[in-house]
Amino acid sequence: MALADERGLGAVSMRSVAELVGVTPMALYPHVGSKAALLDGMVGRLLGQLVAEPGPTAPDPPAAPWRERLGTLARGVRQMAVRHPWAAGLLFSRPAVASGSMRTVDLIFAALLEAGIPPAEVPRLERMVSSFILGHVASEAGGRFGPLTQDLRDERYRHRGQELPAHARLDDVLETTVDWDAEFEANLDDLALMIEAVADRARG
Amino acid sequence: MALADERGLGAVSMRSVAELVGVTPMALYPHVGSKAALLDGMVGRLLGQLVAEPGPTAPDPPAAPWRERLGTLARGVRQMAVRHPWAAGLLFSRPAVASGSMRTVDLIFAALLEAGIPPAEVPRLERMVSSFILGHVASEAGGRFGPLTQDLRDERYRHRGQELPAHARLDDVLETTVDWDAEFEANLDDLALMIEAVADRARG
DNA sequence: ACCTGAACACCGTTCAAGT
DNA sequence: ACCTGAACACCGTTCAAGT
Repeated sequence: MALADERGLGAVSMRSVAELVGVTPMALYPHVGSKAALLDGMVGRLLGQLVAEPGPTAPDPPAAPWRERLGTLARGVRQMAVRHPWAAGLLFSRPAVASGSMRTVDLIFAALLEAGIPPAEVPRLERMVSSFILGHVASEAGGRFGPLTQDLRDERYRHRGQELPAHARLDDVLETTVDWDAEFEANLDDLALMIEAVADRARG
Repeated sequence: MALADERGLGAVSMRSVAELVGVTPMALYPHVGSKAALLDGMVGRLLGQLVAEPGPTAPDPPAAPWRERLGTLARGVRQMAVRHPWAAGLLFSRPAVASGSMRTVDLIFAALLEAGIPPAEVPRLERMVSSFILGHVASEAGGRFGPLTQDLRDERYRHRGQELPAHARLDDVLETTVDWDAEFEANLDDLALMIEAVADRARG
């Protein structure tokens, strides 16, 4: 994990890890099984830290309102991706039902139940909420949300009229710089809005 | 792309591509620049197909209601990930403002404007909507949504009481099998619900 | 029980040389 | 202008051998 944090996931090889540990590459195999298992273990450890208490992102007391608890968890995931950008992409290939993820899933389940989502809809909404959080966080960590280079800005401006009609209607708005912390908070607000709307629909 | 579809992204190497083309690996470099540029080109081509007309996922006429157009686009992205699972993960590391993505972004912009989202909030909501769609689609393609092996089912059942209290309240619901097509449609419905709620809030 | 060394079948990319 | 061949510095993993 130190290797991935400092030099990127590409710098993590059985050979580099072995050197760091002071051992021959093949000595790792009885311990970690394979490189895939090593990466799996890294993600698992991170997920464990996420819901561990005490820790950098200790969960709110269970008594806190569901909106608060969901926010704290989401911020924890985002912080994890900031500190360990290599992890964001790996999370999509790790079953959400795996050991390390179950606690996280349970926290979202509890929040949704408290919000008034009918049990039958809770698993689907958990997947929806977690997909959004991971999608946002992977977009930030992976670079999907930026940067807008001058070349791309020029290209956008050229095609504004015909091929990008909606862009043309947003000319000034698209020039403002984005506060990503504020955007994440606003998204969490709207996610809560959706959860409430789904709960209302269920109440009839 | 044929190589990635048939044997996975791992089978795509400069050497394997060169062999397929009937040329030496080094002969590719003047044409594609580097392997990173090759992967970038693959994603760009896919995004181009997504909004091309005519094509496998031709967009609705601009006259169709925004909810319809958003659904068609989202289904197109999902279908793309089904046909080309290797692409899902790559999309997070490709700037959403890159050439190939701009048309897709514009379609979402237009839908949100028509839904009544105030211009100042449209870019943020576009990122939110696309993050959810990509997050969902990458979860399906990457394997995050399954499978629940017997081992994991057992472990979940063991920890049900204390560590996973919300799981315990969902015992029966968690045993039902999921229709992923229906789930995606339900998620799109709830996404539209959120968009309407945000528009309503803006209307005061 | 745990580790080493050599080997196999791969990578992306450079460089100089060919036609 | 376009391609080849050899080489460099890497990979994950196997196998047999050591202590």
